[in-house]
Amino acid sequence: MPEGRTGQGYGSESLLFLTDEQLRQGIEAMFFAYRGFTADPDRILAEMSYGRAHHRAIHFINRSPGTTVNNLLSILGVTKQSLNRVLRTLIGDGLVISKVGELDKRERHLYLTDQGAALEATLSDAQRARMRAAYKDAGPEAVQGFKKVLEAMMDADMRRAYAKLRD
Amino acid sequence: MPEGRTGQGYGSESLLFLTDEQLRQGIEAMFFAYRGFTADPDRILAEMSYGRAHHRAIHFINRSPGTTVNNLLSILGVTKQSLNRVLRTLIGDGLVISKVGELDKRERHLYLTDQGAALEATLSDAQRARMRAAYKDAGPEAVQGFKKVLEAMMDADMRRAYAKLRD
DNA sequence: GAGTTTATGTCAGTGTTGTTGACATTCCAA
DNA sequence: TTGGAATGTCAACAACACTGACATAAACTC
Repeated sequence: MPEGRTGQGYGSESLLFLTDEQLRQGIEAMFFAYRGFTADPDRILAEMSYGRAHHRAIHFINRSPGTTVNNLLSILGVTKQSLNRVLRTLIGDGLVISKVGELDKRERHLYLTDQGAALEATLSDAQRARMRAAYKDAGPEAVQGFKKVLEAMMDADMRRAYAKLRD
Repeated sequence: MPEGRTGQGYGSESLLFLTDEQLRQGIEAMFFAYRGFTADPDRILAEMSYGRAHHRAIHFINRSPGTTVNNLLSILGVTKQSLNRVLRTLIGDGLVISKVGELDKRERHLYLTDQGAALEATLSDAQRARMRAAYKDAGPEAVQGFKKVLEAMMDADMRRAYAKLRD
């Protein structure tokens, strides 16, 4: 069983010795912060009986218009059946359209409709506002550290997906 | 509708102007990182047909032995019915014990059994290992920024709960 | 002491979101 | 051209959140 140092007196300037206490604080910060991170979109979505899964689909379709279902699948990390249920309601409600691929007719390319783009804007405005406030509160020098740790926390395949989206 | 700057050329050293692109990167980093954050415990829990809800309960009972149900409720931010379902299985499986309060007999004080503590150790060892690796990767100077932004992202009540746990 | 509030637990029902299994369609390669 | 791989859809089920209603016991108030 791995054990960190339990003593005191080590600040973040210590490279090698991270106390269990420091690590635990990071873990709990992550837990509470994620709740805040999703709180605003959750509120908006609840009013229209959508959930987080709808938000995620809308977000990444907006990021990569024309993406295929399979593509979206690998980004979201869920089963195709789970994604399909969400897409079905979004398509049914006229927020997303699905076009059969021209080269490969098995593929479906996904796009937001105007209505879908409007919801996306509402959701991401709320989430950006919170992120902007957090960045301001924490100070601009904190932003790089924040992103660095998060990126280091991802599994390799997520890091790839994350990096790909930055292009 | 709030709109960030869409131009380029502003690094994190710019205090006031955060581009939508910077904010979006933070949002997506948060999304992918949280998956990594929970991946290891999720794997362990799945083998014993427990879920994240069990992990959270075990974690915070370990942090504050003897905490009451109500206390736990406000930290976890779920309904009592939802928490009760989880606690019932944990108590039934002998991982948690519930003691009637001495001062106030309405209250139930929660403790981990040896078996519960063993599972908690397994789960938090895995999660700490990932956090330690992420901190090392990102560099020690990143840790403060990471925690600062996360804390700033919390709602006020979560920030209180988080701060309280640090005592 | 009667009535109210607090803390906890339970039952029933519902919704979102994940899962697996089965299946249809399309493409491609042997 | 036939069989397998890729892609997507439908159905059923499980986990875990929610609301609402109700029960019990203890504590508090007047």
